Amino acid sequence: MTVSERALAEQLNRSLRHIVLMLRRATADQAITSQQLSVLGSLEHGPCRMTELAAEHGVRLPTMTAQINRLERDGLVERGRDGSDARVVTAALTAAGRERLAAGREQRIGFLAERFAGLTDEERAAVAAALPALDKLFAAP
Amino acid sequence: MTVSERALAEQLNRSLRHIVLMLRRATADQAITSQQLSVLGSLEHGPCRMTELAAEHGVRLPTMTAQINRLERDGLVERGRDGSDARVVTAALTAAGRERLAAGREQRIGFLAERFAGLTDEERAAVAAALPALDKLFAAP
DNA sequence: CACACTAACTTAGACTGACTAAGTAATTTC
DNA sequence: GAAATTACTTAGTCAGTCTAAGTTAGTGTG
Repeated sequence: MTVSERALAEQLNRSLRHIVLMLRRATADQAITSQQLSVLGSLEHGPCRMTELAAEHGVRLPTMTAQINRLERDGLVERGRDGSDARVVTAALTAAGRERLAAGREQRIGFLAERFAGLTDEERAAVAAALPALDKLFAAP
Repeated sequence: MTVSERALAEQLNRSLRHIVLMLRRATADQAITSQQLSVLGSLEHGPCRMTELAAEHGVRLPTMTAQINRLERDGLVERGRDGSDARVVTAALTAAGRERLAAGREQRIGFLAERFAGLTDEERAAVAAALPALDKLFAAP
């Protein structure tokens, strides 16, 4: 039914506003922004080219250049070169970056886990049951 | 169990990244930013003071001043005065603002409804069943 | 091989959205 | 009526986003 899809979309839209608001509040006191944390996360399993990073985060290349500039300035990543193509620039985590990633992730997961602690078993089960559908709903085309 | 809260938090954290990414992509081509849309939404049922608006959107007063400045510049809201207290400034939708709000909301809801159309009945039911829990999870303290 | 084209980045400039600190004007309190 | 508080604005900073334009490196074609 189109009707129920629409009603569901309206409800989810309302919920999303609360989610965004709360996440903003939760990350306001972090040492790192959520974008930065997200980029560090992409580097967890090894260096990555600028183009790939930009695509992965849905931003243009100049945006990623600026982002990596800030992270490099703060000593969290290092730029490198790709041997096979001299145009390519890669970014890699430094030791400090790896630490910051772990700390930021811990804080974020901890925040969510704490909130989950305030839910009943049934509510947690409902969220767990909906996650695959949510992933599908927001999966890349 | 703390364990399952944590696992759930980790999964939700991953899902949230997709959600944020997709919403950014979905709103990139809008005539209005999602913050602006959100503020216009607060004015739907009548004028509102700056302080209230700021609190409702979880930002400081100067941020809301700047936001309302932009909306006023674009002809979407008008500043007004509150009779009972000469310090108070209110913001109200203009006709253009009301139109823009309707259009933006329609586009956003439409986008979500379209995505929901790609889900099975079971998946939609799972999302619907999880919404109350998600609202509780992200409700203001 | 040289020339044109494309690809990968960076730089420059502009804008939104967030903050703090400081200023102004009106109201409340003592 | 003077001091404190409240409601906003202004000024200045910064992250993060974009487009347009510049640079350097690889690709392909006559």
